[in-house]
Amino acid sequence: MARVAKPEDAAEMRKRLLRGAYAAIAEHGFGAVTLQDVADQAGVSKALALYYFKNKEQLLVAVMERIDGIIRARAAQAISDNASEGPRAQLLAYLGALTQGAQRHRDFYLVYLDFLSAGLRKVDMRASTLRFILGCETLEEEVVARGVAEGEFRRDLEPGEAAAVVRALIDGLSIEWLFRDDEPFARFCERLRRAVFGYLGA
Amino acid sequence: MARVAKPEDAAEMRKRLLRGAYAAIAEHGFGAVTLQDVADQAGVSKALALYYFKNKEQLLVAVMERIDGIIRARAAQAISDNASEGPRAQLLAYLGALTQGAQRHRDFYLVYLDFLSAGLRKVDMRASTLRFILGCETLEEEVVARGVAEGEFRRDLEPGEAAAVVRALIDGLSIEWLFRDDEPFARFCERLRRAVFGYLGA
DNA sequence: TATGATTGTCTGACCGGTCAGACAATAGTG
DNA sequence: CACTATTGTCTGACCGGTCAGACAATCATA
Repeated sequence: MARVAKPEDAAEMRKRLLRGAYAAIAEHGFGAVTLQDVADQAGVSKALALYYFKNKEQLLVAVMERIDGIIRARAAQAISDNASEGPRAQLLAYLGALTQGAQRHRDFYLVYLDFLSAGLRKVDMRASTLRFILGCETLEEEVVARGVAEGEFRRDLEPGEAAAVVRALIDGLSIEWLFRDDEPFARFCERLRRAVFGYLGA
Repeated sequence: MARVAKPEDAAEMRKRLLRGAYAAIAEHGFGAVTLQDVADQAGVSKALALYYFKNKEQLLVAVMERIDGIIRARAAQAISDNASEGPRAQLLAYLGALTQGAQRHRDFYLVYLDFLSAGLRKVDMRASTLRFILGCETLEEEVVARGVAEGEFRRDLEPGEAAAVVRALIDGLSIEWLFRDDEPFARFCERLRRAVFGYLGA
């Protein structure tokens, strides 16, 4: 690989490697991904990945942390942007933020699924995966609590528990969708909305 | 490893290897499991695994197929056993059959999660994983349809869609539970039941 | 002894990680 | 400005180790 004309700074290179790793994981899976795959995706030598990251595991952890940062910030933004529109609109915007685009959503869940599996076995992975899950639930709880308080959702809901259910619906239906090649992305989004609002009794 | 006193017949040995593979996957993860792990768990030499299965991948596929066979049969049994008790009891028994015992359920979802991931990438895995998912949904649809027809569940539910939601709840909440070391298994089961029946409006 | 089951051993492929050094940019010096 | 030293970035070659699978020898039984 020819050296890039203008050397990018360190932060830029790290990002490029993380994006490469993300793509490589989506393609080969967490367990099967190799440093060479990452390097190829990033258009860079394998040794460089280890120049920027202590080892393979640290690189992969950093991928999850990056995903977490990006997605959760976007989701939180969607919620606060719609604060004046009421909890129903907030939840809708939140779901929209999480399911942004067919290809993106597909890749995300391919990678996320692997991180779930890895987080249950490798201690280092656990922390960052858990942070994403709990972070999302916190956001969901906030909206659900408001919806319940304002009488837009079922009164008998306990916000913490309901948030976990919303999370389960998102994860569960996303996984199922990954297996349905035939179903258009838009229809999946509809089903997800119906399931969530159906559960919340909205 | 000492040879077993009485040589078991082929079917028995296959089962033993499959059980070993199941345990090994639960421990190390699908991507990281080695033939040696499987052999160790089965108390047998590595070469024997390749004597009974064409290669590693075939062995792993067979694991998923075995799981599918066992679990789905048990779930179907639970449903038919409670046919006279009505759809609510059937669904309860079905959920009970799927979540049978903390350790078993935990191991199952550890393995299942990996098969989901593998099924999305390897063609050979896809078929057997998909069979399990769709098979479960068929069972769920049957019960939901009856519940809707008899007015025990919400009238506006479309059974096929609702079955997918029930499946999503089981998967999603199970995954979350795996991450909560503190939550007792019984409480998870309660939450699952509340979520499912809450959604169905029962 | 003949046959199928089981094992130990070997090998080629691959992977993570190291390392010496190449190259470009920058800083310092006269 | 011209020249050199220094630093940070990046690579190809390589090493130790692991794994899937092949294979021939051994064992148990009929």
